[in-house]
Amino acid sequence: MAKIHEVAKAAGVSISTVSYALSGKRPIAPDTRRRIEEAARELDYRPNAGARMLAGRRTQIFALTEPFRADTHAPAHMAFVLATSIAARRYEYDVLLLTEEEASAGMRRVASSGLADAVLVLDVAPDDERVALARRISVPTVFIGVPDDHEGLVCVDLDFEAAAALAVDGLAELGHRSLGFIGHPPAAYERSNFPPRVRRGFEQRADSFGLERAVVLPEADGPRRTGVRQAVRDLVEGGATALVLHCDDGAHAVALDELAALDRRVPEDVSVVSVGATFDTTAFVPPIDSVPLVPSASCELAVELAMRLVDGEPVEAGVRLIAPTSVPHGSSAPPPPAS
Amino acid sequence: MAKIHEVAKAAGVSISTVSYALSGKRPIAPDTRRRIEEAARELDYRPNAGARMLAGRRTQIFALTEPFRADTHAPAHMAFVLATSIAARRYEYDVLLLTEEEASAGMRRVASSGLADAVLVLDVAPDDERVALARRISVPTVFIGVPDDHEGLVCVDLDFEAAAALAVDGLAELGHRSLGFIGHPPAAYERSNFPPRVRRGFEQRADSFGLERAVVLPEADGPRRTGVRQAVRDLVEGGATALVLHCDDGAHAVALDELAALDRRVPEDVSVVSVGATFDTTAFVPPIDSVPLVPSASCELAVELAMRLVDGEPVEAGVRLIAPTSVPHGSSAPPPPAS
DNA sequence: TTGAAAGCGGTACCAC
DNA sequence: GTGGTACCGCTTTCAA
Repeated sequence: MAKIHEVAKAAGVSISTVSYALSGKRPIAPDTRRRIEEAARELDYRPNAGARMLAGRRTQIFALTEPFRADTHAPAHMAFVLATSIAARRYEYDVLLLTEEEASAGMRRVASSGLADAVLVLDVAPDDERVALARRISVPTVFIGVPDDHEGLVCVDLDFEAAAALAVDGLAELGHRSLGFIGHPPAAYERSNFPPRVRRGFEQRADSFGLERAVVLPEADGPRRTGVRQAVRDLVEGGATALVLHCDDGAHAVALDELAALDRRVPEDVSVVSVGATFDTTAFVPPIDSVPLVPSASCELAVELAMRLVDGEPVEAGVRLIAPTSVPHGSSAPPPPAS
Repeated sequence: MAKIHEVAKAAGVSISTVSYALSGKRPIAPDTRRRIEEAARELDYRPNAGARMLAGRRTQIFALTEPFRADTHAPAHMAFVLATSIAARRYEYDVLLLTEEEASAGMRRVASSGLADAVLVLDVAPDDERVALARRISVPTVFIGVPDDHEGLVCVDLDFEAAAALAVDGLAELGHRSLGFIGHPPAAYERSNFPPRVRRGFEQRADSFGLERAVVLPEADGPRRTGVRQAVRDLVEGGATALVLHCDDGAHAVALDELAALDRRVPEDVSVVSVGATFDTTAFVPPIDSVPLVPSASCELAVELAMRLVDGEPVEAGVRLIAPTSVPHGSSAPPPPAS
């Protein structure tokens, strides 16, 4: 833990010159700069975090609130935490993790102690209590997800409605006239902000094409996933020639398994498209077409906005929706000729 | 972001009195203390984090290094991150998350900038590069997991060998003479530190009882888990009357499914015991006996040790193994009479 | 029981 | 292009 004055002495310059040379905030003679950098490297010098926060009015820390509730889908959430952390490092920022009840209380604490320069909000609920908090604290806050009441907030998210619509577009173009939708368990539609948006996108686009459609939201009924199996049977027997999936990877696997059990080939008999998946849909047999949710896309934008806010640049409040992309893998095809 | 001097003025005392009253580091007249606390509450005062770090030589932050590799099992890792964060909050500590390559570079950075008072290491590999780092940096470090070379380190972990042995004990007592073991994919035995320990505990205890035993480490072969299914068939047809599982929850579900498909009842025909699970084994049908891995147990101990190190109290290096507990749920019974 | 003031280790303004 | 130094807001010694 070398200190700046040791570096200064080693380089034969003043403290302020070291500070400026290392921060690049004012021009330094090439030779001087070289000596300073060398000394700093030799001593493994890094500015003391506390001192920097105090003097520089910058903590270089983002607080990330992610409730990590017991019932949350771990892999997806972890992907967002990871993506945020990577994006933050690009700006030399570290991430302080606020979990559980601390996701809220911690936000308040971090704000009034000046521990973080900005707050990033993950796993946003429709009626998220962090919305009110964000409005009260003086620390810039960016939501990754869109709460119902987002007046005056800065929000970033995949355009889930467009994503579902995109999936419907592809299937309609292939000639499908009857679509099935398998969603998350019903509870997810209260707890999270995006499942309703996917469902809405599916329904509205299907309606606009005049397609038949059916939606099933199977309960999370234990590892056997009988709900999902039943959903597949019902939809297929109900005449659906294509399935749009917005559910976890386990449900995907089970759905495909059930299709196989019903002796329906993908995509010859039934087309399958996944919407909003954070996992790799090519791992399935067969690989599944996807309109994915890409954590890095949302998180990078969120971090960029946070940085702008920290830098005092003007950022207008509002929802930034990221345009979805369709990634085909061969799991959709024209419907079989009507029998 | 009220400052201490505003609180002092509001309470009609000096700055130092406020500091002492709030930290409790010296006796304060009850009346004075009351006025100070009230003023602090009214102003929503919290000491500035940077100033506190600088003056107090304490950051109140633990760095948590967790590589979060793409191939890691998210739910289990998330459980540890969460448990650590909760344990840390008990001591008024926050958690700074270091992921990916940053798990190593970040450790160095955090150490030499004095951003954290201690480092907690998760997802420990047998030949973890963070071991060497831990020895070089001056910041106290605690491993949650046991690397091969742990000379001089402070490590905390479940006693995985004892956990597996405990499972074997129970089955042996019931009269089982032939046990099957289904483990993680082979790669996990290189990457993580504990799978080999579970396997060793199983084998050694089985041998000490003179039991027949067979170990299968099914590949992670996609969502269909044919490897797991095959493993179950092989073991059961090979004569095993009980299965010890040390694998993810999906593999548990598949194994039970396969037993059902083979028409073997649990526990009448085959007993099943899970070792080292972080998930809820009562969610299966039937509920499965478990010798669980409890994240909070490891993390709380690790945090306690970290606090002792931070406080300068003597902590002797070495591995602390947490004794396993067996939680029966009715999935083991005496083997069926030999046919 | 309380207060004054010297740091903690940087940043950035003001001079030169 | 470089150096001196006044803060940043708190903790803690020293004095009273």
